[in-house]
This record gives sequence, C-alpha cells and structure tokens, in this order.
Amino acid sequence: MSEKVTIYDIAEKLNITAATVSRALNNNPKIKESTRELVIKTAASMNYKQNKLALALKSGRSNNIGVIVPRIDSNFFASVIRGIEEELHPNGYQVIICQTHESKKRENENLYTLIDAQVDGILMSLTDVTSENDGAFQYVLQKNVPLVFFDRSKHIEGVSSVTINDFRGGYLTTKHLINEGCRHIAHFSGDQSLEIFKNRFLGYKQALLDHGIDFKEEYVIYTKSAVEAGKEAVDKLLQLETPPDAIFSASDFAALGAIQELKERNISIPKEFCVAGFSNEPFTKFMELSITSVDQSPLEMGKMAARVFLEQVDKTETIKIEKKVVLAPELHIRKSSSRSTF
Amino acid sequence: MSEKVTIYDIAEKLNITAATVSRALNNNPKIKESTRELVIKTAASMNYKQNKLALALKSGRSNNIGVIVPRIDSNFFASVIRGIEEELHPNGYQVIICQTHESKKRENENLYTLIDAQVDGILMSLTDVTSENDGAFQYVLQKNVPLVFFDRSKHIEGVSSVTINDFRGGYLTTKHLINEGCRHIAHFSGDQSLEIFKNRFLGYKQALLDHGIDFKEEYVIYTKSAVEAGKEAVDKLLQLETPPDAIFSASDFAALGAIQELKERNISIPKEFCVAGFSNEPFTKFMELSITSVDQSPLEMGKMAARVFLEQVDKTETIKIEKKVVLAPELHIRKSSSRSTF
DNA sequence: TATTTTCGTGTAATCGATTACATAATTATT
DNA sequence: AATAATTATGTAATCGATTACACGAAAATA
Repeated sequence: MSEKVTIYDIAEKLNITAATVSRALNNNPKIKESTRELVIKTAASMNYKQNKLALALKSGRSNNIGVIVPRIDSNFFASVIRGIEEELHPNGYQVIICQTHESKKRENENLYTLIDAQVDGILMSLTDVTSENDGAFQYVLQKNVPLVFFDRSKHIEGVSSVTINDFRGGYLTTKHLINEGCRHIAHFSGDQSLEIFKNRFLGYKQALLDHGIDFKEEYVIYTKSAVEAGKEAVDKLLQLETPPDAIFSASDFAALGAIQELKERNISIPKEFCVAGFSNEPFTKFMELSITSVDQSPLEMGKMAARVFLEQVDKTETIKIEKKVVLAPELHIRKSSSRSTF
Repeated sequence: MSEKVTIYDIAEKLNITAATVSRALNNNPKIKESTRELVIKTAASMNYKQNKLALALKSGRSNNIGVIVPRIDSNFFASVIRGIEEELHPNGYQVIICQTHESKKRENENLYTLIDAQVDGILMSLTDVTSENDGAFQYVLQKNVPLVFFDRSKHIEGVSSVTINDFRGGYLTTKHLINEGCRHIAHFSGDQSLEIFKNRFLGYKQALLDHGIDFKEEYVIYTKSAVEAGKEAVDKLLQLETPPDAIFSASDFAALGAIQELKERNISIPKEFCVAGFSNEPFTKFMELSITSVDQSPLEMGKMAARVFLEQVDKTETIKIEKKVVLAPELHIRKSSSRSTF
C-alpha cells in the first residue's frame, strides 16, 4: 500500500493545521487565497486523495445506493440497472448490485445488508413470492432511507414506485389481437400477487369485455417465465373443447415456448394462431418469425427510478414523499401477430 | 432517521465501557461469559447494528469490490457479474458496478473513483479502445488493490486475468466449418489490439493452415458487434471474385446480421452457406434457424475472477501474484452450420 | 499469608475528515 | 493612535468502532 497521504501530512509539510487544509480543499471562503492555492498545489504534488470512508463516517452518507433485482442476467433488469447507473453516476453515487433469485429470504437479507452498509437509498424490484411480512421494508423506512420500487411493486406507505401501465399494456395487446381477427384469446399470467401480472391480466380482461368477447377462466394459464412453461401451457390449451386462436403472454419466454410448440404441431403463425409477449426481450425482434411484444422502456424506467430517489434524498426528514410514476407501455407489433401488415 | 444505536449507548445502559461492548460483540475470549451474554442480549433488544463505515475507516477495508464493464446490458457481461456477485456475496463483499461504454476516459475515471471509494479490489473487462497509457492501472497496483481482468484482458505486470481460450474457440469453430465441407471461410473480427479478437483470429487462421486451406486476407472483415455491421460485411464479401461459403464471426450479433442478409438474398443456410458466431448469446439458441456459437461460460468466468480476487486479497503485501486462468470454450453446434446432423 | 498468575475491564489513541468555537492577525473606523 | 470590525487560522470535539496498554480483582502458587 503506497503510504496514504492525509490532510495531516499536508498540514505538517506546510506548518499549518489540518483544519485549514480541509477548508482550503473545500473552497471555504474564509481561507486566504494564497493559502488555498498553496494547499491545493501541495496536495496535488503529494498525490493526496480524500478518504471517502472518513467522509462517509463523518457525514453519515456513503454515496452508495443499493439496487436489488431478482437476477441481473435478464435483459430487462440489466437495462434498468444501466439506466440507474447512468443517471446516478454523474451525481457521484456508486451502484451496489444485489440479487434475490426470487427468494424472500435473500430479499430481506439484502435489505438489511444494504442498510448496514449505510447506503443512501435503495431501488428494487420485488421477488415474485408473496409475503405479508413488511418488516425489512419498515426497517428501511424507519432509518429514513429512500426506497423506490421499479416494475415489480406493491403498495407500502412511504414507498415510491416507477412502473409501466401494465393494464394498458395488456389492453393494447389484447385489442390488437382482436383487431387481427382473433376471437379466442388465451392469457399466460404470472403470480398475480404481483401487481404487474394482476394488471396485465386485468387489461386483457377489460379489452375482451369492451369488444364483446366472453372472458373464459380456462383460457388463463399461470406459467413461469420460461420457454418450457410456454410449451406445456400450449399443450394444455389445445386440449380444450374450444382451443384458443391466440395467446397474450405476460412473458416473452413463455410466448417463445408457445410458438415453438405450435410450430411443432404445424399450426401456422400468424395465419391460424397469433402470439404476443411482454417485455420486448432482444430475441423477440431477432427471430425470423419476430414476436409481437410490449416494450417497458427499461432504460427510461431505471433513469426515472434514479430521479425519484434523487428528489427524495435531500428532502427534510419529516416529509414522507410517496411518488408513483407510471410510464407508458409501447406495443411493438411484429410477425407473430400480424395477419394484415406483413 | 431513527436514533442510531452505537456501542456507547449499550455501554451506558449497562454501566460498562464501549471497549467491553465491542469485545463482547466480537467474541473476544477475554470477556466474561456472563458479560458477553448480557451485552449481546442488550444489543439485540436495543436494535443495535454495527456501523460498517466506522469499521471500514478503522480497518481500511470497505468490503466493497468494483466491477467495470463496457456495458451491463449485454447477456455476457450481465452473466459474468452474476457469477461475481454469487461468489463474493457469501464472503461479505458488495459489488459496485461501473460502465465504460467503451470509452477509455470513463474507464480511467471509474478506476480512480473506485480507488477513492476504497474498494478492496477491482475486477474488469477492458474497453475495446487501444491505449498505451497504463497510468490508472499503475495507480491501482501502487495502492496494492488486487486487479483482475476478465475476458478482455491485456498483459500488465502484476495483474491477474481470467479468460477463455479464444484461440481454441476460433480453431474449433473453423475446424467444424471445414468438416461441414466449407472451403472458403470468411472471418468477422473485432479490434485486434484486444487479445480476444486477436486470438480468435489466430485460431481461425491456424485451423485453415492445418487443413490445407489458403488464408485469404480479403476474407477477414473488421466489424462492430452489431446486426447492421454483419449485413454490410456480407454485402462486401459477396462482391468478391470468389465469395466465401461460410463465416466464422467473432460476434453473435454480426453473425445474426449476416444470416439476415443471406436470407434476403435467398442463399440457403446451411446448405449453401454456413455461419457460426461467438458468445452464445441467448438468441442464438432461440432462433428457428439456431446459430452455432462458442460458449464462454460467463457465469463460471465471473466466479473464477472472484476467486482469484479472494486468493489475492489477504496475501501479504509484498508478494505480487499474477495468476492467469484460462477456461475452455465450448462450441455449440446448431442449425446454421449443420449440414449433416439436423 | 505473601506473591505471582490469570482474568476481566477500563483508559485512551487511532482511522481521516469536518466544523463550531475560540483566538490571533489584519484592516477599517473614529 | 485607539478601538471596532473583519479575516484567517488554530483548538478540539465529533462520526463509531477497534485495540494496545494499563490496572484492579480474583485465583493459583509458594
């Protein structure tokens, strides 16, 4: 370790006090111009670097923020993180990454660890496991650390959130499928204790209703967000008395599985069967049979979450802010559901 | 901010010293068992949490490590980071993420910022911009902070690295294309000042040589890692007097572009033309015409980089360790190059 | 019983920077 | 020139935890 240079070293060299050095370096107006210049020059020549840990201890602010996601290796979450990092970096914050792997236990652990590490804020997307226990969240709030949910959110007093309008996403997609002539539209959903899945489902339902199509319980299948799950779900659907002629999947991966399964059964897409997904994962665009999907503008979502945090971080402690930002979803219509256009 | 509980508060309550409290909580054997229990119980009841910043300042270790990548929203880097996080989390380290966006300037900024933030180590993948200036790296080394390169590496005294055998990856892929009957194999490369691209190229060249096929300079095209770039490159290649009958692309995205362009020209894949990529991005597997690609086991790479860091972090300061780990690449043969199998 | 060990705790310095308050040095005012 | 006002700097506490050293009390030994 190269000998660390502190303000005391600079002070000693110049026969002044550390306090003066500190003030000079912080542009305190009470310092004589000549002294300031001398200190700054000497600091530079001695290769002085401010010890951020000491500063953090003194000020109580670490300039770190924590980000908790189910996993980082999904395009959606990685893009959100990118947005967060890009917005926060210029403000001098470092981004600490934690993963939950959809485990509530790890979610709680991460929350406690981050608070212990004195982060200045936490931005997170919930696990898909339901839980009534808000203990860890209350702990965060009680420490007065700004907490912002993005995408996967739930209502907790004092917690802000940035989401997209999932209802609208579901509605638009379903409406589009109806416009393409589909009349028996199935839906792949996720755990509806998560608002995102609930709302996509409700949008789907409302669209059916508004267009005079009966909602059928049996058309709703709960799948994991995985290719295999999509295949199995199609298998189930095709055994119904009236099999559907379209699927609105709340997951791109399940949508892909569905398409693979349909192809294997020689069902022509989009002619006989339309499919649409959700998230606009890169592969949906790349496929030869490109997949219609709802874009969640993850980059924008990350930046927005970061901005909400920044707004809250310096506010007086007494005012509890609870901001709900809802971004507009964007339906990308592609081959898998385009009977007319392509 | 809920009043912070410190060891002094506990000490006061029990009419003992903070020193005793500290010792009790740290399982110092000099503490009487009854005292220890009392302290621990009281600490729990008062909801005491150790202040990590104070600890970090005292010990000089932040328990943070920095990870610098070109961008986080690529499956490869995200997966590496996942590996790093999973390996380091159980060891009590937090992972701080930085992006360079392929800018040398930002790379240097990030290095300085991380050092200033007292990270205990830095794991990184280089930008694709060449630079002779190692100043920032020297700064890191001089501070005796372990530095580990992964994937995109270059030789610097005292820096460890974890890479895959890119030469072998290039060799295996090219050999495979030859086995499928291709005799005019083109290569999409990246900036060869980066060892990864240099080595993939060399592997390609060697495979040609070993199988009695002439190497042609005109078959090597330098492309960005992007779909459009692949299309343009194919356009160029097909204008040659003897157009190639296969492409080994050092990028999956460029390979995808190539495939799209070839299809548009009604060139049949793999019958008339074979294509193989590199990185095993998720979409290569998902396509109907799935794309042959080299897997770099990013998860494993991340874990390995983390382990190399862990080995170095506690070593006596005088021994400079320089470990080079080379992982084996794995060729995933898929439809885009399988004349025989599928 | 007197003396040496051992054990358990307290005292105070330390990590590096910031800052309220005090004081010295300078300049302005009468 | 004497006093007031201003400016620049020093002193020392603080953030919260750790730890070398010191010391009193209890236990072991002579």
